[in-house]
Amino acid sequence: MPKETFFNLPETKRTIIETIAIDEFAEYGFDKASISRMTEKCEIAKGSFYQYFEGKKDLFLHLMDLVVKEKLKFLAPTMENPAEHNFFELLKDLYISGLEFANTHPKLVQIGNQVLKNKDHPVYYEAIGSNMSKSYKVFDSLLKLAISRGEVQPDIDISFVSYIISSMNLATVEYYFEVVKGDSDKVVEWNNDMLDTVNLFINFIKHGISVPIKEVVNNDKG
Amino acid sequence: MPKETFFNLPETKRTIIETIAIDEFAEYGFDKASISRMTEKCEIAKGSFYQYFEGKKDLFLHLMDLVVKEKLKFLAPTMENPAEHNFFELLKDLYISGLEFANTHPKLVQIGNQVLKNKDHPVYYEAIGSNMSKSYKVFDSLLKLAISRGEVQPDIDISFVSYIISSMNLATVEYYFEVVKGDSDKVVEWNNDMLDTVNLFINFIKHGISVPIKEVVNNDKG
DNA sequence: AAGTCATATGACTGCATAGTCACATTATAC
DNA sequence: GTATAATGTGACTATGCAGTCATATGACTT
Repeated sequence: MPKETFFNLPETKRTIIETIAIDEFAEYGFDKASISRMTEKCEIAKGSFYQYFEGKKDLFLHLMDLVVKEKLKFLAPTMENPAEHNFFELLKDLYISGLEFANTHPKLVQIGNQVLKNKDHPVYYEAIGSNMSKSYKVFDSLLKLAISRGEVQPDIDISFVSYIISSMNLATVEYYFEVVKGDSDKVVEWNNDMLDTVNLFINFIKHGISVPIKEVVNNDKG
Repeated sequence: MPKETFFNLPETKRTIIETIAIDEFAEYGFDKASISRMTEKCEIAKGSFYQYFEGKKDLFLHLMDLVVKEKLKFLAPTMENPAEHNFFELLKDLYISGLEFANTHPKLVQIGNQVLKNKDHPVYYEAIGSNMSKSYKVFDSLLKLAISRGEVQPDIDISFVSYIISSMNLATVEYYFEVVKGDSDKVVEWNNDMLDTVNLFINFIKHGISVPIKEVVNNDKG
């Protein structure tokens, strides 16, 4: 946790520090990010930094808090009453909000993924433990509900599907930015390409890719 | 590329260096891995290292070569005549060999994934460019074949499915080690849990999770 | 044995960083 | 206006690293 001094700062100064820190971590990654370079960019003294934070990790975890808070803003409307909608509609909304979040805050996503993807890194468990984690548990109950409604096959392995669905959320974002959009830096508005991407994933999750074996079809004209 | 001097080394010494380097990268990651520490562990002089390699990146890319070579050994039997088998059987074999590889060479997989997962890292493109890359292109033609055989739905987005199938290969390995096996360090023989894991993924890819909408079924007793 | 080439060595230079601390500056209280 | 607390400062220390180079050692040749 940042020290009290940091939270006593005028909001503008705090925001400058956070913004520059986000840039630094996005550009260099956690390991190569440098406190010295950051304080120079911020035009604050090295010593001041240590008045605000315990060290690099402390700062980074604070940024992760921001990521989660911001992400929740995007997620909130979707998750307000999850039981009211069809499971796949809910999933679609979820992926859409993930994509919208990534589109408006690409750097936050970038530093978030640094952690999310690097289970071997020492910071991983601290970041996950204090923040994210167990997002897959939400899916557990949603899946059970969906099964009882006849929307999802009853014989699936629920924890496996929860896992898949979580990881597909990231995959959607990645696929859009790397394949569809092409990872250029220009920011674009929400568009149909994004919706198409989400639909690709949802359809895949729904139906897979094999040709269904038809049940005994009795077509009188046959 | 390592210098000639390195390849002139007696094989035992070369292997020691490679093994210790793999340990170093697996433990600390690329950024934090230290040449000084490695040379100490190897009991070779710092100067000697620079007789063998241009620097850290050179060494790392050499290790990536080893990863790819070793992985190909596991893949080769499966890919010998890919057109002879049903698409999903081939895919299953592919995932199985991926899992077998990860099981016998966990550290190689670890350092391989460091790169594969970090598209932002400066080393990424060099490692990909010289080595892996375009594995998804193999799937393109296989998928077309599978469609023509009526094994796969004809209206899929081929490049999308190639992408998914590639990323599911990694996901299978991750799921097995993190969820099924529990990521303990003990090495185990090939077992049924691994096969079950692969089957979970293959079934998911085949059928998705939604309850199929039945075609007009005319069951006389209905 | 002398000469030549390949390899080994580790002290040394130079650089970037983390983190500290005695002191300066500003805000707040009385 | 003076005292006290909070915050700002940047030179300084200590650490660790990459990469070099003059020199030593060994191996092979004639």
